[in-house]
Amino acid sequence: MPWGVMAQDMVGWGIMEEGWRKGPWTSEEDRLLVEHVKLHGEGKWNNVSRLAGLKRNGKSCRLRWVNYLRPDLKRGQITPHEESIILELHARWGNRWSTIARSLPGRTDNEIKNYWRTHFKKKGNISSQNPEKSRARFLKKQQFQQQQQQRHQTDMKRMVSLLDESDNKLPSFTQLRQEMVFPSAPDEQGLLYSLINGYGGLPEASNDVVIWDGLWNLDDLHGSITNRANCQQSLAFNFC
DNA sequence: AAAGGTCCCAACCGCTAGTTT
DNA sequence: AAAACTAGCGGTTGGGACCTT
Repeated sequence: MPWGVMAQDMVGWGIMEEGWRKGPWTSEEDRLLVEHVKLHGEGKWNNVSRLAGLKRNGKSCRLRWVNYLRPDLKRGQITPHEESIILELHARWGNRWSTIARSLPGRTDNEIKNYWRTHFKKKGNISSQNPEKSRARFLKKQQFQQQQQQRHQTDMKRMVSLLDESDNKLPSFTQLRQEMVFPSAPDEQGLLYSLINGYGGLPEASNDVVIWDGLWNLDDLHGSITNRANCQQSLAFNFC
């Protein structure tokens, strides 16, 4: 879609500053960014505007990718077990959100930071103050997040099909992306990833048990995945 | 019913460290 | 060696949705 047409779509809320757009991303922008990363990989974010035709600065593109579009993101609520991990790691490292995030696969530093601020920053934990209220909120949130997750999957599905229609040049990356978004039958690697990301359709409690009772040696895992981009390109389920 | 408060999340900003030229 | 560029981090803000009074 030509920029002019795209810009028309954004009339009313898009803010242009020194030629850069700000504010919420549109699905079209998302598509362009995903396509760009598919073709060029992560990095060189300042080139995105030029190469992908996005009126976003590099920082904005990177952030959008890292926090929202990356295929390996886990969505949905923070599980109690993740919460305890966050508490533990925060006690150890303080506000080093990215460090904490590295120990929670599929979670972003931004997500953890937001979660912490919402739930723990204030004196006392809200959820311990009024269990009834807290539960109602939790259920509502869960419902909301399920909708969000469905919407995200639908969006990604659409993007995947759009991208795949346009070329079949990078089958391995395409397969990877599809597998990440829609984990397939529980073959060894797919199941592993499904378990990690909670997309496998297992009940949440099971996820927790499987994932955390064996509490993976996350440092080792992290150490082995030193370059996510390379990882993706080489069909990462071998864990590089 | 509506006004004000709270929660939550996405996105931006400023700064710094690392890398390249 | 130093300037310019790039990527990443943590703090902060804006705004929609929901809740309470």
